[in-house]
Amino acid sequence: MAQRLLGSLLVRRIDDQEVIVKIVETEAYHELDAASHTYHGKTARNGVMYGPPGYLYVYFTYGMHYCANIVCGPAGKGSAVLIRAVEPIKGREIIAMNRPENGQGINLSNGPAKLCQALRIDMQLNGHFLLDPPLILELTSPVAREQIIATPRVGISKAKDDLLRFYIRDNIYVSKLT
DNA sequence: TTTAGGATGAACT
DNA sequence: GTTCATCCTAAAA
Repeated sequence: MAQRLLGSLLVRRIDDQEVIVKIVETEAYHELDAASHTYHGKTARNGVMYGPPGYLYVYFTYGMHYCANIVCGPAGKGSAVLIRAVEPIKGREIIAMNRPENGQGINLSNGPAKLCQALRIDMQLNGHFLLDPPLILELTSPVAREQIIATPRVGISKAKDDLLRFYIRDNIYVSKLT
């Protein structure tokens, strides 16, 4: 699913305006994965990951950042896909307003916490169902396999070698080229 | 161009 | 007390 979600769209309603972004980078986290929040079992924080797919899992980290995941596995499984970078498609001005100090170019949304700030995603949207407004996931046709690059994940200290990060080749909004 | 450190709070040992 | 699915700035190379 992490690969399948590449190229798909997130449609966000902010102040009665429509903002659309394309997912260009993802990471997969599963239950038997030492780097996953669910590795040590279910807690209050990661509960959404154990629910049915199609819901948003948001967590707060480093004392100041939010990151957003899409729950993908079946209910009870504790797996999700982290959205690491998106490309603005529509409503770039709204996104720039949400990132006042750093509102230029690729810096608008080329990182997991940056895109949350850009789309105003915080704990209020934790557990949100992604077929409902104000945040909707629109699956597009899959990106061709040759256009998908697989690499180790970013910023983790466990399960370092697993190739569970995926991004769209040549897209400038990818957080870190490798 | 690359690296180092600070911000800041929740979860975990 | 330590770690953490990060970001930003400033300093060093």
